[in-house]
Amino acid sequence: MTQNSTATKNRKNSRTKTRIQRENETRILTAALDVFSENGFRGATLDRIASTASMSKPNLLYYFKSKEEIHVALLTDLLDVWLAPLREISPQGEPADEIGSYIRRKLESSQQFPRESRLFANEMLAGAPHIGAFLQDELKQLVDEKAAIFQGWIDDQRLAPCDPRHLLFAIWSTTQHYADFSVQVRHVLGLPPGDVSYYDEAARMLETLFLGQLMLSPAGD
Amino acid sequence: MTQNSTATKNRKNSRTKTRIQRENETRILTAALDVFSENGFRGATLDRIASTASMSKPNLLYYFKSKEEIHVALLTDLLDVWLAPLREISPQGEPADEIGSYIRRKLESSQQFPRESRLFANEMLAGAPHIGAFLQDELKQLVDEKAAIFQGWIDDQRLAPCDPRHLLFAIWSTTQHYADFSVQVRHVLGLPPGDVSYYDEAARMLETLFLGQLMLSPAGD
DNA sequence: TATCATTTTTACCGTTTGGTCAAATCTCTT
DNA sequence: AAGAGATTTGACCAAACGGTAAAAATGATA
Repeated sequence: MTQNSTATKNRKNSRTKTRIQRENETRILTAALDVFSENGFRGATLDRIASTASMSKPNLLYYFKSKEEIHVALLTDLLDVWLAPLREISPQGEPADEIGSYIRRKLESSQQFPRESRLFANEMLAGAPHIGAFLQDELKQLVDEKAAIFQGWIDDQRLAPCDPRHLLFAIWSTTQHYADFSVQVRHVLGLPPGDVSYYDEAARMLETLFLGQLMLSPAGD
Repeated sequence: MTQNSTATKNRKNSRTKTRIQRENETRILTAALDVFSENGFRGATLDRIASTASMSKPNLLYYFKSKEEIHVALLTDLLDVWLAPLREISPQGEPADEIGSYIRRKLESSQQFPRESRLFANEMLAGAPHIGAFLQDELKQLVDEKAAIFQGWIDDQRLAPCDPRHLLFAIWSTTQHYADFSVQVRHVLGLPPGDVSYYDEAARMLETLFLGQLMLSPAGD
């Protein structure tokens, strides 16, 4: 047998990936995102993921060793997406600009990645069994950092006195709500299943809420 | 056989319930709430519910015909709890009072019934397969009604111009977040598992957000 | 205490689940 | 076209799943 040019043969655990490998892995992850985000980890089945991916179950397990491995792969990708908008908040800008654009980024993220948002929500509801460490470490650290920025603005009287972490919670919940509870939003607004036209109005609402003033004094301004 | 005093013998489908019957039904529903609210409908199993209720599976199925029947029973109870705070909003009061106390009621409901909140959230994430009709009918109607009240306040310039339905979404999401994402909240705040001491600060935050003014003008007031 | 309805248990059933294995097929390179 | 590695398939497995049937145990009542 002639020596292969690279150290190891082109195995799956090697760095180089086949065209088919890349294609099928993304097909599987896409299908798994659909299934996990709707039913959670325990509610999802490999059969369902396989059939959604138009693939036999053993074939699916050729690319991922277990159900858990698929889930971990999805969560890992997810966390980057989740953190990205938060990272961009800068102490240099005006509070209204920084918070305003953070809200816009989060809302855009909800619109663009609703299944990822629901995957995250499912993980939370289940008690974060797979990403508890991430929440305690990376997320907490980043939140502490950004909360300090908010606190600086509060000290400078450019932001109302409030707990910065809870301000972040409010931003997370309101923006993610449009992805996680989209069924409810659509039903209440009387929109058909695929319709996501409510995002414009949502953006206006959140701008009024976070940047403007919701309550008007009864005596007029 | 002597005629029984009441029309039918004291069967399960009769109106009168045994002591044991009442006890066991509540035991089952309590256990089921724990399991369904963590794992959703598909992720929950009868075995798990039965063992949580310290009861054999066939015994459990003696009281509820199927997994679905338990779920329906829970959802039915839930919807009353969910709607109650909304019903109380009155067109007579001041906007700040009405909205303020609505937020307080919702937040209290989150604190008091976190599992119910998560049950609801799980149902939403799954696409509301069991309560879609409720959302379209009862909820939509009630929201339309309350949105009209808000719109009246906006017309009177007592409330900033905004879409009343989206204002409700914002209230729902921020208040329910503390129940649904309590794991994340606790991890970020560095609190131990059972601790729910963050509700006080949450109430203050939401008051500032919805009733006060978050952004302060740089030039001073 | 005898009686009868209610409650609980034991032993199941068919299906679905996550996962394995070896054989068969395909794809790429030479 | 042939060989080697990559991919796919079908047959299978043990455990968990939702649910059933009938017998055994318990409880209430007369």
